[in-house]
Amino acid sequence: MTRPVTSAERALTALRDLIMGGQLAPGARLGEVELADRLGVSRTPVREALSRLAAEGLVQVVPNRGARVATWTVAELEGVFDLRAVLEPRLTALAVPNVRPADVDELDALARQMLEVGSPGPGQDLDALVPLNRAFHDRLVALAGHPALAAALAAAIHPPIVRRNFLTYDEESLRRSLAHHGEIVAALSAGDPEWARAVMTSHIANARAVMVRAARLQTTATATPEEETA
Amino acid sequence: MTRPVTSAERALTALRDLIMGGQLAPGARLGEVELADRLGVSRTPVREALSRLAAEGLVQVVPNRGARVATWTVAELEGVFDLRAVLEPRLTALAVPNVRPADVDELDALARQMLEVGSPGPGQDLDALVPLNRAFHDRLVALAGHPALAAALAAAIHPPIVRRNFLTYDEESLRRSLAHHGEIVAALSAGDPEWARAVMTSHIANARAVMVRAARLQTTATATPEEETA
DNA sequence: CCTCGCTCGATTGCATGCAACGTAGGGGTG
DNA sequence: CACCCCTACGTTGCATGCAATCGAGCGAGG
Repeated sequence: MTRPVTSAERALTALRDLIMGGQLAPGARLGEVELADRLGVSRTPVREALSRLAAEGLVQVVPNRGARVATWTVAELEGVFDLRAVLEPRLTALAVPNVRPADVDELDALARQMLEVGSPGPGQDLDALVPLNRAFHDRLVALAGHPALAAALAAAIHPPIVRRNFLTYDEESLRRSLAHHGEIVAALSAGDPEWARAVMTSHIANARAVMVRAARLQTTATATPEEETA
Repeated sequence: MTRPVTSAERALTALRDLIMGGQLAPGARLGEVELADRLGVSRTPVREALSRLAAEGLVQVVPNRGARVATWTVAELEGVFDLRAVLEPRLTALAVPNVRPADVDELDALARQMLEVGSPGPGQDLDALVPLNRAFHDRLVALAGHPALAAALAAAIHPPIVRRNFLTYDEESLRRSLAHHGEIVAALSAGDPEWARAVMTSHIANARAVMVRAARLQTTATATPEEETA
């Protein structure tokens, strides 16, 4: 979207990417000076970024005790997907009347790209899926033209970090997920809100099953969320 | 809840109250030095507060051009109530199994107080309704035990500013609204999630009608959102 | 040996100073 | 007369310094 011009915004997006990308594990300490050095700015923009990330729910800040990457329980994760299961299908249905042919083409291109880099084989690149998936869903959010719903979704989704999604998908679930994207495009193209809603419902349910299973495994595997920074 | 201890938090809540209370009209300019003087702190905590309020959607910040109180259109306001109509009934139903007798008593007390200060007559004090109403709904949110839903709701509700709610209620709608609170308590006490959900749905629909009408009148009355600060 | 209190180091919170950007007004030119 | 540029002011963005707070480690007392 808009290129970050201020240092604070760069720090914000950089930190967000670092967290969403897994370089900063949940529970990891976020020292201001360390981050400032790492990002090549002073503490002020770092503080601002941390503040805003705290508002988004990605980090937890305790006064005089610093910031840590937010953690979440399996129950919270399930709650997030419950919510997505309510909001995203609605949003998708809302998008239908606003979709123009150019939008269909764009979404179709994204879906095809995801199919390309996501399909098993030599060209598989799961890391490339993350931005594509995000672009796809963001596009849908924009097409829905419903700022309040967008804000609610953003607030709900951020915490759980969607990143490990594609790294934890088993082959069958991933294939389903990729197929859903294409089917959503088809429903939009056909102008059928109920179809679109139904596919998105399936899409979220599928993702929910994968994520919850992965979270269960993770929490049982790593007893204590240690101070991993790298 | 937790008393704000840092200057930034005080500035945050002070600014939020100023905006929600109507002292800072939508579109009003928010100069850092002016606010700093007004709140008796330096610009740094003010900047932090503005940043977080921007993340909440209460103010809009444009780099190098300062912050203004966020404005919203009637369509956005309607969107917010659409969303509340989906989320709050669910939330209320979720709260039902978690409600303990003490909670019922507490909510009942709030509902009765609101009835007291809200009923027409010599003791009517509409300004007192705002914190009571907020306490009531916050209590419900807490009882639902669904952090993601709470976050989504908070993100969605903040922008439209609930304040003028009670100042714009006509007598009949206000009576209905106050009655709803009591009925919600009854539904919770009876342990009937469907009842609770239904009442909350009505509650939001009623509020929606009032707010949208008020917003229509307001926007047609004030052509341009002038630089009102007081 | 365990517990409590204290001091020191490290980190955060805030204020202030300086540089950069944006805006408004006036003068000059086409 | 209209338009453009250019200068000056006000404001924001960021860096840095200093005071306050927190936590760890150590020593004394029970």
